[in-house]
Amino acid sequence: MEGMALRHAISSTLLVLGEASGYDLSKEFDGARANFWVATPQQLYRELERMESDGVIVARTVEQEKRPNKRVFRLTDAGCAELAAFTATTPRATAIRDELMVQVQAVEVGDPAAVCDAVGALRDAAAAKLAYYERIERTWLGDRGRAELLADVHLGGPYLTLLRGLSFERENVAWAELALPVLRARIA
Amino acid sequence: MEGMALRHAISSTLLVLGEASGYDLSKEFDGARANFWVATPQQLYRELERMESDGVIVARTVEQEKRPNKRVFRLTDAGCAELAAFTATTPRATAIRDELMVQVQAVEVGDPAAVCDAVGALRDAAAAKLAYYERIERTWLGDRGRAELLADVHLGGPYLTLLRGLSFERENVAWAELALPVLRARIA
DNA sequence: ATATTCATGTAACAAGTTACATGATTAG
DNA sequence: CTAATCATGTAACTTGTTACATGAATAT
Repeated sequence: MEGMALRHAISSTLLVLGEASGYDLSKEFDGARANFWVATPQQLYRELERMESDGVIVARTVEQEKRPNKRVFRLTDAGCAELAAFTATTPRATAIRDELMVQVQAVEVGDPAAVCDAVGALRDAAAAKLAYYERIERTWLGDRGRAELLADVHLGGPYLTLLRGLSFERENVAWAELALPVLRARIA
Repeated sequence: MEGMALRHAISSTLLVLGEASGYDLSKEFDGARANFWVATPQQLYRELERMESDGVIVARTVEQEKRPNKRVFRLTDAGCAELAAFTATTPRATAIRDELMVQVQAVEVGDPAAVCDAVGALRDAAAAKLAYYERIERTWLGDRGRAELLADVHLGGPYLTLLRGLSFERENVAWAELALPVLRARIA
């Protein structure tokens, strides 16, 4: 039962969404949207096959007229039990691998203008994600307060992860705003 | 020249440290210390071999009396040029994969007490890293101000990455403090 | 006594990336 | 008319993880 992390990430997403196609999931796990897990469509289709043959998810084919047919998946009871068991295991520490920071660290011998551009791109991407998360938050909150949403049986957990995404992206924007003038001063 | 990210991460570390052994680097890239890149000793020894045979680093054997001999590496001019060229490329977006968040998302069907323990462990690990980064910051700052250190030709870049690590770990601690009471309330 | 630190590796395996392939529909 | 979206895959390749192996010196 070791090292099936992508699987559990898919399960936890299906738990919240109820049903989703491979394509839907590839959007959820895309870098531009994903809050705590990214995966390529290829990884997802491969894993979904395995999960289906292991009986942790089941597929239902949705016939569409103007769009290609799609297979939507949902968690089975066995899949839900597997996910529940996973919450009781010790999670692996997150492995950070940030190419932009490698560039910032090496800016002394490198190209400050290019690093500036990359930091600007990070700021823009982070700001866009932030706006996206804030829209979700407003939808979930409705007219409730933060404490009430956190206490909600279904959305409390997802809201905690959303709050993490929110503060992470805010931090990204703030760091980029700090770094940009420092790096600009290095452009010869 | 695609996908040699670990290599550039090693190069940028050697740029700051000057010289380091595989063992030294395995400490720098360990999850408990690493600011923006983690790698196992096995990855490092494998990559260091390749880097040496490609001439981007050179080794020097340091004979020790009470300790096993070690081979310390430093960047060559070719290695420095390669690193400089890397700073001008578009960095890949960081891939987030956080098992703890998967557990938090699934807490509704899972084990809230176990998830609480895991969040507590995150808080402790983040607090320890924060203290470690703050020690480094004090050392680098000396009696200078933040702006002066950022303007330092050699340490300005590394200080920017350190500041990012600092705010990231502060954010981790703050999120954990917010999440803990919410999750505790779920323990039946 | 026992565990941790120092110091370096090999081998097998699991996970993630990139390139390619198909083909209709709709938005600009 | 061109690009993006919807929708799913195969194949080859590169990275990253885990288990194992060695062996002396300190710290508890």
